[in-house]
Amino acid sequence: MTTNPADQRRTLTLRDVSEASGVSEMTVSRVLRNRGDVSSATREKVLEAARTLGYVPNKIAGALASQRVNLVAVIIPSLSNMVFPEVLTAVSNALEDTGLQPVVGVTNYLPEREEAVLYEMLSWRPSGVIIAGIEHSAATRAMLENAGIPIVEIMDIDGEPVDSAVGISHRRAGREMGKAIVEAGYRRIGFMGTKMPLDHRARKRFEGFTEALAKAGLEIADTEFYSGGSALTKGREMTEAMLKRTPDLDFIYYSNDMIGAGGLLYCLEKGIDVPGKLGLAGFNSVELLGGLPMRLATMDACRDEIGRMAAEIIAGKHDSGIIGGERIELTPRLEPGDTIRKV
Amino acid sequence: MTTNPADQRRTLTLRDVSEASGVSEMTVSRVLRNRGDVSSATREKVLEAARTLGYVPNKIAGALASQRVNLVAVIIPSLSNMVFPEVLTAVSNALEDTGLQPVVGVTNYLPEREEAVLYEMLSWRPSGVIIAGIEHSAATRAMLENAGIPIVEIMDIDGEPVDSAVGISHRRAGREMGKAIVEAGYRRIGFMGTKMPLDHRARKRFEGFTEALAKAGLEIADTEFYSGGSALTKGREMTEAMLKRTPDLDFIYYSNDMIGAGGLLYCLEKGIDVPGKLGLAGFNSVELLGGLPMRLATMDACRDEIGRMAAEIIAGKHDSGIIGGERIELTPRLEPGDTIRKV
DNA sequence: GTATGGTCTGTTAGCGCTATCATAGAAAAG
DNA sequence: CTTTTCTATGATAGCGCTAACAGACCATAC
Repeated sequence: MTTNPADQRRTLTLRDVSEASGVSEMTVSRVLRNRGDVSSATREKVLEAARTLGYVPNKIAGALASQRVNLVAVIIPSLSNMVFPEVLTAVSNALEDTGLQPVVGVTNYLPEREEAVLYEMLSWRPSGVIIAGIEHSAATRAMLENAGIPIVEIMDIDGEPVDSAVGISHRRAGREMGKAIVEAGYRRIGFMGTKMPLDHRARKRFEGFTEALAKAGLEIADTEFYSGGSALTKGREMTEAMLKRTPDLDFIYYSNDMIGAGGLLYCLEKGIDVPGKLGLAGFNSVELLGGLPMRLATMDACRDEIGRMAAEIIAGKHDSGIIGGERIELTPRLEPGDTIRKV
Repeated sequence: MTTNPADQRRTLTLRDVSEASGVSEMTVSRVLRNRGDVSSATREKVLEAARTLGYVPNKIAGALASQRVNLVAVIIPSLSNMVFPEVLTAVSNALEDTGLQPVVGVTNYLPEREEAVLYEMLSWRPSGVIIAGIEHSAATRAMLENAGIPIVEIMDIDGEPVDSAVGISHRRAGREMGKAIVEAGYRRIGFMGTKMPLDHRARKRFEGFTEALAKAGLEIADTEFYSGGSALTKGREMTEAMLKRTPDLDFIYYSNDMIGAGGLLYCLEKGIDVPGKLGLAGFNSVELLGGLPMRLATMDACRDEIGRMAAEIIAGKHDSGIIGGERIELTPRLEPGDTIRKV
């Protein structure tokens, strides 16, 4: 605790800087915000005073007075699934020189948490909201609609956005993966993923997948759902269990790459012939996959682009003042990797 | 864009609720904050009005008036290394029912970004700061010292904290791992990690490690440093390169579990005898390791406890108003796993 | 000389809320 | 029936800043 001897009791205000530099508060304010004309002599004097005092502006007061807040609320379900930190990073980078600042809220996939987090964030009057998913409680939706600021719903576009939306169709992603698997000649296909009542995107992929199989006259041969725990470990354990239970499976579709990687590692370890005897596919194209001995088939969720475009919509609107819904559907690329037979 | 027909232009204020419910603004304020005595009849009336209007309080105005802000600044270097999201989650959970709310800032390991992020956050007058690391620029340190709020430096306690600190000694962690490796009989030992000018904790582990080897009369046989890219892939590639360059290595110490896991997967794939011919160890005890075919030796960085205790210090101080430095050193456990010979 | 415009600085009035004090009325105490 | 105490509400003043306007001063133009 090396506290300065000239320690101030109160925190400093503009008035302190104003007195120290001999100009009005207004002029100090102008200097510190780089707004309006100030002679370079005064500017120097003020900056010098602010620096030596260690003045830190009070944005609370500033925001109240100017009715402008440089914050963007970003609401995501979790930080444990790397997808979300990645989107967040993309948002952060895209916001970099807009003067806007992301503020994160985490819902743990719970609608009631989402409601609470959104309420809390809106009470800080942000310039925009970026929120994961397109399914919300009535109250959440109402808040979004009445907020009077740009809203961007991200990740998913299967639904009716409140305002703008940037994402992919998870139903279609599931469908396309299903189609690719069937075309590669697999017939006894299992599915493995998170418990889905709350993870709508996983659910939609599952639905799309089921649909694609149905179109080929197939049914899913086995399914298993988990919640909690390390996805990699779960993938390993559940793959073992499912293969014991349904030994004639020739494909497993995982709802995310982490459990997929666990399954893949298990298969390699057991010497199972992948993709000959058993094909595997995941979802999300996590960076991690590059380090595995064999590349898992997957589909990119475009999280980088999603984050960037969402930020741009907010930032653009922020500048122009337009509030109108844009709806951007990105197309995920299928990355066949090495775990699905070439046709 | 389903906007209500009774769409309001302005955002609502206390006055609107006050008029709708026929009581003064003050009473509305009391109801919404649950403070002071209000008859249950008025309370209901007010809540009803607030609900139907869709009123969201303006915390900016509230904070300015009350001089209280329920935010805690949490400043971390990165979101890509899962350690930080994990600490963040722990902080978040511990803050849950304190009425405090974490706000995250990311520095990308850059001192100048740290300075900017801290300045930005302090300008919102948070109730406390949790900041990763104990090494800061002079300006950052000065801001922390003069902020007049509780500061907790986390992760690392090798140094002089500004106020409170919760963490482990990375120097000691490196030393202990070095000792364990030497005791297990390994002699030709390599090190692999991130480029360290900015990652002080990795540097300290390296220093402690070197020290421990020196005490046994050993020198590090080979080192390699990386920056950027997927750690798992890097671990694989760099391990291959290092083993080619220095084929007689009998141990590799990785500065984190991710590159360690990459190295381990490479070794298993190549059929290298682990831990007989080559021992491996990482750092951090990431959850992911549980899903690997073989458990990598590692050391827990106590990130859960760190997050929790940091939050408790802030929350406790927050309540009591005490500002005094606590210094909590946690002791990481060595988890030998399967990649280091049993003595 | 006055008019015209530019540059720089200051004054005034809030932003939307809460702390604080004041007060009306009801309940309890004498 | 008064006095005291409590409960429930309202009036007032500001939190620290910025928007908007108002000058003062200087230069240039006519």
